[in-house]
Amino acid sequence: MRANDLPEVRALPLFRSMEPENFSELMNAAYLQRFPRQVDLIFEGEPADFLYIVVEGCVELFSRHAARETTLAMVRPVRSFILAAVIRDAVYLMSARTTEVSRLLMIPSENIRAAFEKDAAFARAIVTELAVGFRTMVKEYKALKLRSGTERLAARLLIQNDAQGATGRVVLPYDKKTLASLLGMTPENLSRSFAALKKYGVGVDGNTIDITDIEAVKRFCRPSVLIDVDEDIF
Amino acid sequence: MRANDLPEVRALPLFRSMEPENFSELMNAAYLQRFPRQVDLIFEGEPADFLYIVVEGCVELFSRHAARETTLAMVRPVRSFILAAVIRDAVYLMSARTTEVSRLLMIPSENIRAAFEKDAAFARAIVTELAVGFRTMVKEYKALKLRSGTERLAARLLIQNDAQGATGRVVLPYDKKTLASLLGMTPENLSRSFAALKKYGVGVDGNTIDITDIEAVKRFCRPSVLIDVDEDIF
DNA sequence: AGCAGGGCTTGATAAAAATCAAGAGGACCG
DNA sequence: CGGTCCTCTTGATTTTTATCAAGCCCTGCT
Repeated sequence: MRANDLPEVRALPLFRSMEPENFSELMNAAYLQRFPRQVDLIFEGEPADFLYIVVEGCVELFSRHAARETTLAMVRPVRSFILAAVIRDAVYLMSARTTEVSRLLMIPSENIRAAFEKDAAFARAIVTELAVGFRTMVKEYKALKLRSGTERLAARLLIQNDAQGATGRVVLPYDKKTLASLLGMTPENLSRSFAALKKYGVGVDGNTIDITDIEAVKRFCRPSVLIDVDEDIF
Repeated sequence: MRANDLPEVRALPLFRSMEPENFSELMNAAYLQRFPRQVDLIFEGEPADFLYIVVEGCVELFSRHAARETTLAMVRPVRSFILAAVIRDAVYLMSARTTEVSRLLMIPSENIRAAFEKDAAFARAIVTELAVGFRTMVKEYKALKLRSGTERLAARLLIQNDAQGATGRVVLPYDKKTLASLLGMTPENLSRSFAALKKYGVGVDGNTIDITDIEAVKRFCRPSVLIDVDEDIF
């Protein structure tokens, strides 16, 4: 199953400025595939054969080590993942699995690297994507080293609030177990962190969170453009 | 003070494949400067005006947030740092200071970006550098989320051992306070972690560490090519 | 309806890490 | 030489986080 006409993919910062014929060529080599939920897509340690793009659904990037597991990122449409491994022609550092029924575009690594050599605009876009990805990772790393678990939760709620229209009401985009792993804590401690934020005006009802006193939450976690990831890459 | 003839800089992966005239142009715009130890070079949040290259000495990259501070990386000759900020024309996400008397090459950001547009080989090298930097950050992030403090110390000792000739004797390249911050722990806990590694055959005498039973240490921290950084960059 | 399982919360306890405090040993300096 | 500062270590204590255990509630299924 192939797909030439995916305007959302063409509109991605990564592909937006490519020469039309180069883009077509890439798409002709690509596979558009449907996956059920909870399907393992890649395992860390395997060679990077494809660049993936989430066209529909949701993908969880995670890693395991010595009986421990942690979620590294959630990828939603329309975004690519594991570009760095493809560029380096190296093994994946993260595993990936779908968390919902998903449609994924898979572009063979060799074609990405060939297009990179041929198309200067594409090369520029890749540089931007990698630089943004690097800076995003630095921010996550800083957050983990400089903030407590509860502070990380508070900061993420503020980011989500802005992303969802700054209404003071946030709907969590995935279940709390995943959120806990993403924040680097256990589900039990996520519950306790929510409880601890009650005194700053944070109310929880299932997966909808109400923040009545934004300023109090800000005073608690000190949001910063140097740590908090700007949701929208470019 | 300018410097055209720095063979070590020319030999860097970043500049190695550049057209000679483009490299000369870059170097003509660059400043080679000496700094005493403990000099603040850049502050996170400032616009990225220069790409830095450590020609001699040592630079600590660190970050502060709400009365907390953490070391993010130590940069030794001959390596560049904060490339991503320069490429993005964004603010620095890390602060930097010298930890020894150092000689640094400072290349104005505009010149880097101009050379990137003009020189395809340079563009390729930048892509590689960013991809490697990204993957290194991912590894550090995974280590922090998946390993305990003592395990991170053990893994780092094994890496250092390999880097220093696999003799079983490691000399710490910076003081323990810095090492602790790099590992994401307090100096007190670093001491206790060293004490905890004694039962795996790790002896400490000042800043020289002797590992008598490499296998025991490996069994304890489970080194992995998917976590342990091979090259310290950025 | 009745039951099983999963997601989430809460409490009790244990482990890990940070903080506070004190002191040993070295380097540097007047 | 004595004093001071700094690094590092060790002990005691507190805080933070993880683990273990139990129970609630909702969903899905038979």
